[in-house]
Amino acid sequence: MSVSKPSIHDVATLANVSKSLVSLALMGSPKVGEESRAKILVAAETLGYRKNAAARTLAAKRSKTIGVLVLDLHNPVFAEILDGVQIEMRKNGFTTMLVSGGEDPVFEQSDIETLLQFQIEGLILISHRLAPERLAAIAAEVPTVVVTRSDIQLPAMDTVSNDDVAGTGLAVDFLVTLGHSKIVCLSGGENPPSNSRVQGYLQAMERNNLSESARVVPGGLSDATGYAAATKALKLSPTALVVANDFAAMGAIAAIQEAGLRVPEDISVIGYDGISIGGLKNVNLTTVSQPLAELGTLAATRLVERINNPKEPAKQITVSAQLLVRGTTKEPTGATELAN
Amino acid sequence: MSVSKPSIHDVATLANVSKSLVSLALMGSPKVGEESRAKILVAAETLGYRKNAAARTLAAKRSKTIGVLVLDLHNPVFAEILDGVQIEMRKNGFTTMLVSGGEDPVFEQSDIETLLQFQIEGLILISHRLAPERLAAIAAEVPTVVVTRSDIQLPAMDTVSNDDVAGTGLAVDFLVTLGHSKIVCLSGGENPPSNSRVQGYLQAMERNNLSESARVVPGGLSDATGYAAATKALKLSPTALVVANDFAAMGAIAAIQEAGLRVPEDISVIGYDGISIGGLKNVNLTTVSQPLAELGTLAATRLVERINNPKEPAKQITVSAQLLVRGTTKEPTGATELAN
DNA sequence: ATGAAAGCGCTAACAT
DNA sequence: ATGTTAGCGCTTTCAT
Repeated sequence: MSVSKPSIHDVATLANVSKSLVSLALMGSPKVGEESRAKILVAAETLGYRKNAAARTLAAKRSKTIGVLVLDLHNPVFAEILDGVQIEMRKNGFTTMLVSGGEDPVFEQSDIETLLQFQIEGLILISHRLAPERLAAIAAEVPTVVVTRSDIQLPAMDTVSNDDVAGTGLAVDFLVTLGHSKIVCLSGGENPPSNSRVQGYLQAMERNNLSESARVVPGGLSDATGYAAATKALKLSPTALVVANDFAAMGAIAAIQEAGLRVPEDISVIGYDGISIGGLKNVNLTTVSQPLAELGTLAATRLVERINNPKEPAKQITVSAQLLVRGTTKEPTGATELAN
Repeated sequence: MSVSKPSIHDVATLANVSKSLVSLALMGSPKVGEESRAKILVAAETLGYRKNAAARTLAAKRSKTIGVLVLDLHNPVFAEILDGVQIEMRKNGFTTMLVSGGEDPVFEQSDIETLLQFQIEGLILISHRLAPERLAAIAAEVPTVVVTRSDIQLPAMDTVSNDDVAGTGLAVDFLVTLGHSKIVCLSGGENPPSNSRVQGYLQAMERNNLSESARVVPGGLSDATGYAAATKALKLSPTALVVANDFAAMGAIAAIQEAGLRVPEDISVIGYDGISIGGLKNVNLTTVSQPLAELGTLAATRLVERINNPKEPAKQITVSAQLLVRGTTKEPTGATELAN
């Protein structure tokens, strides 16, 4: 009687067969006799046998594991994407190893290093702040797909993201349809997706012949920065606000209400992301909704393809966002003068 | 020239030393000569050598890895706890393997199985829905610490949580101090932490001689359920609401405002958790704040202790929550009649 | 300070 | 259908 955990060898002994047969049986190979299979399964069960993943990885020279790096787990956007990834990976028989860098960007690099040491077969980056050359180096080592950022495109790296330019365009077009023209954009700060959203706003204003009245107020991606930006934006007497993301939009709404105005009667507000978490159902925010779980599923599917066929060239996958019209948008009620 | 990744053997050859010396050098052993160490480091660097974690785990018979199971990554409470865990584990030289069960409770069990296959040396459960007998079985296999739930206590399992009873008491006491007596509790549904919070409410009402006017309205942990519960609670004409968590409190505030009442002028609201995420800074919610990251740090520290000393008996660690007085509480303004 | 050798638990040819 | 053998890349005695 051994103190340590039972190995495949113990199972073989108890079942009176060879190690390799046990291995085959446990992998579900069809070339194992019914009788032996039964014996082996019983033996494994009675011993409380459990596969040793480290040994399997070493012997099989593949880990059946992929790594995921999430920049910020606090952001529900990323959590939802992750859901999609996990579900799809499970379907494909892969284990997902998740690490979240957190505060310090230095960890981001060392976390990837750790994943690589674990012999991951593929890597999914859900929002990152890696330099292009680092990305290139990583993608050269392991099939990599980046979710949420399409600004850096490398020949060996797949990309899955929503079309921020088109998405923001949807918001502007809708507001114009409602009759708005004093539409102000609250930016999300200096990061690639936010830049694209501003870009989408500007393009949409232009194609609606509203270039003249286009105004971008610098903001951020939290409700606090949204609040601050909206406060400034109010001086421009807008009838509608197109905001960088849902959190900032919530902040903007708070600022508007605090100024004694109503949403949407006095000012319409549109967010971006379509997060579904506590604090939003009652705000009932009109937003440009990204198919978040789908982004995750697509990334996972794509990664599995790349793992199974490494030669295949990388793809840039774009999914379209959808305007979710809810309670924070309405026709403008004339009145307000353009102070500018 | 080999196509596959360089192994310790390749490094040894290039550095003109033995495999074992390379191993020692890479582990930072002091009994490696300066000269050799330098040669080895250079060789490793030029080859782009990276340790194979699977091989290390197998040979060393320990993985230097711990597993974390998080029930719901969408909940910022858990994300914050996780931060604490990761930071502390990194300090101790452990890799953290994170899995999040997600929707289906069946996965919860299989995810733990996966972690165990990876030879984790310890397990942290951040909110789970495992039956006591399953927990016992797991704790028997690997040092385990449960965060956030103290209802199930097992001799072999550590527990780290905040004192929900005392925390809710803080909220009630504060309201009483302000002069409130019509204090209604919105419960968080049927789960251990929520039950404790209701318990804390009832006890505090009793010690303040308010048992008579104690009222618990069944609710939930999302803003939608908080909204619904608050709507019902308004019929009791309360001057203050003690709510199960921050999300539900936000929903409650929305319901109050929609009913034409103001927070805190007409009704005070206190949440629980102290989440710091987008949508809260403007609500400026008075809340009972748990030291979330600290819960994670404590859990990690405790787990490392248990790993290093498996014989040590399990502990039940409780940290106290803190009342964070912000903008949603105020003295009652007389007026409102108790309809009940 | 360094090397030789054994072996961790498994998979994967290759027999039979 | 089943057994034999040879490693996977590393750590770890044990010599030297």
